[in-house]
Amino acid sequence: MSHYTWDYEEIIRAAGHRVTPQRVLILDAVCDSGGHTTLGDIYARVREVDRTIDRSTLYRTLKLFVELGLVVSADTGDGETYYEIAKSHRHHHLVCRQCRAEQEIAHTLLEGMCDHIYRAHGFRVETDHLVLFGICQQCQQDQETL
Amino acid sequence: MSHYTWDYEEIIRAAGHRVTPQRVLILDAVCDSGGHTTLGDIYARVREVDRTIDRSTLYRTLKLFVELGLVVSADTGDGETYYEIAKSHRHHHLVCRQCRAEQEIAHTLLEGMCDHIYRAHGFRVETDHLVLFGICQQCQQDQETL
DNA sequence: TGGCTTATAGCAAAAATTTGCAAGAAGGGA
DNA sequence: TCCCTTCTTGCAAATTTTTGCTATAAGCCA
Repeated sequence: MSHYTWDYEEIIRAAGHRVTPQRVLILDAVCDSGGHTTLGDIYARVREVDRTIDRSTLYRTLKLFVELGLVVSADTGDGETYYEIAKSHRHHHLVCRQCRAEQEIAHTLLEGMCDHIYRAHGFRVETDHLVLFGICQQCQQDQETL
Repeated sequence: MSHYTWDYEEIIRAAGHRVTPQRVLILDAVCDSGGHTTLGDIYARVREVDRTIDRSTLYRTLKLFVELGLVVSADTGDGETYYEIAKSHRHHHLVCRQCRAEQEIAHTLLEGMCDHIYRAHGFRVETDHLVLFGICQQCQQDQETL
């Protein structure tokens, strides 16, 4: 999915921020890389187009995009933070503690929990990109056969 | 709750690590501060007792404790990472995007979700300290009355 | 208890991330 | 279209976090 299909400019402006070439470029880069990307990767892509862009700009912009919900960030536990374009369908990730494998899961699986929390605490959960840790099916089986 | 009540030494050793005075000191510090603490706070506490302890040791130790499950860490979105002693009851946090208020919720509320995920993907979720973002009851009401 | 093996601590240097600031540019209004 | 306000940028410097290295000490075994 390309960000050209949604009005990200409007989202940026509505929040009182300006649409600058640097911001467009960075959003492009996150988009083009598809799936999870790291800051270093985004930086490399951006620099290919504009050599003058500074790392601080990248840090600030990424932070802004996450705040605005344009980009989703997640720390999968290996020290690096991953970034990903927010897709229209909310999704989450499972990360295996053993083999580090990742898989995407539908938001549907979390809806029941959100309801429970709302009923119990009146709190409206809006987390749209969760990373859950645990043990994947494969690793469980491997363990049993030991 | 004090860590004296559980055999943290055994946990450290069982994982093939050594129990050093620095590690005990750091675990003490996390424990004593009760609730969420920051790295800076832990450092200050530790330094009161042992002036020679280095920041790198603190970083490495905290990382180790999180891996071992002795300490639980969470990034509540304001840039700082919080640390907390892993309690016997699994619990999670709700953080309001608007007013930044935090509240603790029982693990029970997540059990249904864990089941769903297990049935759908065979993945056993083990995350024992989740931070969920959203809007708290108070802020929702404030918004309505605007 | 004494000796041996090897994980760990502290130091220093490197790498990553954040921040202050002045010049430049986005967007609104005349 | 031009001007004005103020958000943004790139730079440099500060701050935070990680890493490589060597001496030290934890824990095992005789």
